[in-house]
Amino acid sequence: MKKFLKFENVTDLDLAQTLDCGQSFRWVEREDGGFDGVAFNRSVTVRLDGTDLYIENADESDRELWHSYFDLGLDYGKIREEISAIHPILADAAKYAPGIRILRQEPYEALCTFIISQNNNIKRIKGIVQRLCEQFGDRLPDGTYAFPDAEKMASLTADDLAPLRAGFRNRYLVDAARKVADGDVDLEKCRSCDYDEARRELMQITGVGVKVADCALLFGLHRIEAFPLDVWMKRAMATLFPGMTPGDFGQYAGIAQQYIFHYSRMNPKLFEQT
DNA sequence: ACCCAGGAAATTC
DNA sequence: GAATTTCATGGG
Repeated sequence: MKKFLKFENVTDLDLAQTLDCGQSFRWVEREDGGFDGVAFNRSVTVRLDGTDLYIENADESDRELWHSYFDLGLDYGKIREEISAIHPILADAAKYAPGIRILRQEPYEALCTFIISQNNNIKRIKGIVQRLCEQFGDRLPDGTYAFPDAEKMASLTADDLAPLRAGFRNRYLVDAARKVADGDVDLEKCRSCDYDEARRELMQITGVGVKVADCALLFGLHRIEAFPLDVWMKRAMATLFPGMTPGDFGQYAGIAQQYIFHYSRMNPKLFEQT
């Protein structure tokens, strides 16, 4: 008898759009359309059947956890309508992938994965993250691996991380782990404190600049006003939204950002000079 | 061989 | 201070 959680009347969610759009790096699509992944030291399979969302192998006591993870308390349809008024191309981008949601990932995992993301590509990021979990994360009953916590990684050296083949990012990961484990960087404080202060807090870590800080804030601490500017977004801003700044996208800028990022990545022809 | 990838640190000008 | 180079690794 397999246990599962069921959420009914789930709208504005597409698993592929949400789990494979570059905000999370640990979900793998199955042949049957579900996704296998690990979060919060729990290994689950996620499946969407119409508007019924199933979290397989999850306990009933974790209902609130997964409800939060998929951000089911937020009305994305309403938000999409609201931000679509800001700019017609943003409306196109939102309509292009209306099933994107901003996950509430674990803060430390988001921080680490976006440290790894710098000057890197999504495919290779996934490989490095997978090796990080297999090498240093706790083995779960089904043979998958949890994301290693800061205390565990703080006990390592950059050389210990060599098998990840993450190159120069190894020492950044160690610095992040040590500062989080020692309390020099307070991730939980960054949920609620002033945005610029949160940025400064994270940027104490070597290897964390404005962009990585913004990604950790958006994807790990659910600061949906964050608007990370990577190479894709800089191109998109210059080409599709000339003259506009992140501040022009309002309180849901982070959601707008993700629509634009995905839209741009799926339509690279938009940026080919003719 | 060269260029790029969800950047940031180190160095140079 | 602002602009450029370097940093590992892998794919195209």
